Amino acid sequence: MTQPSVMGRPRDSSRDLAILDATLSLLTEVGYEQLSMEAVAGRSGAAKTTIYRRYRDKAALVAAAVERRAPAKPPQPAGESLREDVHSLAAWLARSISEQDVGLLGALFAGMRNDARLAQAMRRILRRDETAMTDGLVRQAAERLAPGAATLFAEVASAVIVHRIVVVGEPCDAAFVAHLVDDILLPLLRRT
Amino acid sequence: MTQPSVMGRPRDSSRDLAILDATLSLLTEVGYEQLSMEAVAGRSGAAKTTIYRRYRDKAALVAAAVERRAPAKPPQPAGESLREDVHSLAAWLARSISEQDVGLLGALFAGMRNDARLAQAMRRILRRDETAMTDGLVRQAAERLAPGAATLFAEVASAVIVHRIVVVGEPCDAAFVAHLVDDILLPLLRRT
Amino acid sequence: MTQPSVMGRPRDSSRDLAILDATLSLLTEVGYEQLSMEAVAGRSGAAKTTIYRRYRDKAALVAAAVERRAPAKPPQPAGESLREDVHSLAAWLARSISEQDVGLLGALFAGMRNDARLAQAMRRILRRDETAMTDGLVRQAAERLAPGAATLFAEVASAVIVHRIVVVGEPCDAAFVAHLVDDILLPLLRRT
Amino acid sequence: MTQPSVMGRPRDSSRDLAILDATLSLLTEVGYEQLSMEAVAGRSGAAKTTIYRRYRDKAALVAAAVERRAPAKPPQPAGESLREDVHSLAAWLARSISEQDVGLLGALFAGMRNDARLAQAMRRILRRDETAMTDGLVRQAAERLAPGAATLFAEVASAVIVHRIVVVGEPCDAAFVAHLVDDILLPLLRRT
DNA sequence: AAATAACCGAGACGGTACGTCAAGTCTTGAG
DNA sequence: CTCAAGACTTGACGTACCGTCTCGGTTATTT
Repeated sequence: MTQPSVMGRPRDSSRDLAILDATLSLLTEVGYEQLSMEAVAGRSGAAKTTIYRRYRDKAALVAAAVERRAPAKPPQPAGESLREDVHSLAAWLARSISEQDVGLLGALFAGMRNDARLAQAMRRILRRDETAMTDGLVRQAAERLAPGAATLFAEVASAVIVHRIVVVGEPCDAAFVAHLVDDILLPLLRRT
Repeated sequence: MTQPSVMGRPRDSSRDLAILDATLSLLTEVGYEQLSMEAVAGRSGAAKTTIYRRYRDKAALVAAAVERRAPAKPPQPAGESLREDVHSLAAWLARSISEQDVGLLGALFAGMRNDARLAQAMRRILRRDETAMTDGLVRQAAERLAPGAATLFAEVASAVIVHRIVVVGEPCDAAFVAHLVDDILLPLLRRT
Repeated sequence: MTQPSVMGRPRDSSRDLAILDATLSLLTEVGYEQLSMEAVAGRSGAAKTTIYRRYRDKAALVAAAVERRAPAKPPQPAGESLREDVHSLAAWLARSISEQDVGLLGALFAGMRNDARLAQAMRRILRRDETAMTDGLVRQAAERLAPGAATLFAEVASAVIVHRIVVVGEPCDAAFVAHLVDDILLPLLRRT
Repeated sequence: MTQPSVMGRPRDSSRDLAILDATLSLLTEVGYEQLSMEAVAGRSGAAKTTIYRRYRDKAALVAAAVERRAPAKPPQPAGESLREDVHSLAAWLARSISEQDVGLLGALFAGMRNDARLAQAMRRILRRDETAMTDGLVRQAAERLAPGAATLFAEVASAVIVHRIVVVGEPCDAAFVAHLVDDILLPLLRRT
């Protein structure tokens, strides 16, 4: 008398890894729209059935693949100066968003209409970094910041970075990060 | 003895309108990914051939449809106070971006990899509003603004608005616009 | 450890029947040129992909459909008289060729250039009847026939019948069969 | 007071030639089915309109193209011997039918269902040679022939030749013509 | 000398069908 | 119950021709 869920052959967890790895690499290579389940099956060596047993459809698969990425802890602020702390955070955030590629953001947009759950999931992922990030900043330099500064940082920094990548279409290089920190973030955070 | 380029039956411009109208309405209704050429043909009453004669593929069609939208002139600043000018501009921008629906933004994201021309076109469109907008602001209140304030406004305002709609997933209501103006834009613009 | 060739879901043989039946009936109704794969798919209830998985193109499909027809055994000669035997064979052949409709013969002609395999298949079919037929005739009345009479019968009889149907464009009625037997076949076969 | 048909610019007869020439050459090259009106227009340098003004559709065009061929008078029988006369006629007929290519016969088959007039026209063409041919034979050797021999010759000879080309799929070489004459035609014609 | 009328090239137009691709479901045989 | 393999329905893709329809412009005849 066992639970029905442990009957039969257990799922092969190596299949999970193979599937998500294949999904992530294909996502980076060809983007969301051009990503085909058949290609994922081919590259991962899994049958389409095996994929669909785990994920309801393409959107769910992509959401899971993105979610699985290493959480990429934000750097702890060294505390030497506010500018340095903000700069290292902004640089980390820019790198982190850039890496997860446009195709991934496309998934968010494309999937929002059809699958509110996917949209929710991807929003959670995109914002997870922000909340994790602001904690450290606040603990380190609470007295030097305006009230609500942490929230503002999360809101403005990622907004401007995403805008830079997607709308402007240029990379977040060192000059841009400096501009972001000196012209936008610090002026906002310092004020009372 | 005429140029060969003016020979043959000229294109029926009413077809252009019908096709682009159908494209825009379908784009709003079902989004970029679910938009099918067959549906555009059906709704516009044009044959698929007629569409493909004009646009190489779906990306090109969507780019053209979006480009055709009325430029939507920004409001001229009344000049009563800096806050009111900035607020009216921000409200107009929020409304303007919200209206052109997520499916349209999705087109930008999803199409960027496959069609650099689409990406370019949509970037141009998203930014056209910005540049048109800042001129009035600068002329009206140049002495009250920090140098480079107009550029900063365009960059930060639309970034935060897009972020709000897409990533946060909540509407740009009056409270949000007020927050945007008072907590972000004015502090940035006012500094010397 | 099984052969890779027996893996996967086997083809549904009921689909084969449905497809070939639909093809044959449409072939009879509208002819080869007007026969569309879409119509075959519709009538057979099979998806177009299912048809294309089995047959490379229209020519191959038609070849298979024609090949599948029941072999239609020729009547055994009763042996009462040479004339009666030849007459019953000729009548059977005329009926057999007439039934398989002009569209089918058109497939042979029209498809020959594009698909040598189709041509081969249809030739085999048109001639299969002939060879099967002559055996009985020879066994029954070998001593009364000229040498090589069986081959001659097959060659001339079907040639004249096909010519009658296609070039002359008139039916192979009783009078024509009598003419064929009395004026052409018997004079040729009887000679020593 | 003139007929309305002579008003306006008269048709350019050089267009007729160009169109029919292009049709015939394409017919030989690619066959009836693969023959496209667009290709005829391209090769002939005529506009599609110009073709459709003259011929209702593809079938009518092909019929006209075939009809235009030089009638190719059959050789007058030299009268030296019946065998030689029959042989020269059969050889000429075989050559004549072979030349007008399979695609042309395909046109007959394919067009019959859709256009009875085309079928009629092509039958007339295929049989024109026969009737023209038998006259000479009869005048030359009437007393040596069975009654109705000329008709029989026309019927059987072209039937066996067409059958050879289309169904058997082998060329009408010298050996075949000899076989046709000695084993089939002469035995039939000589008998009373 | 105009006006008229049919012609011609070019090519856009609404269609129909093509053959291909991918999505998501279903069916086998083996583990 | 899982897995790999692969057949299945569905639906859209982008292409090729079909036969029709403007266009601008060219001959001829008719007024």
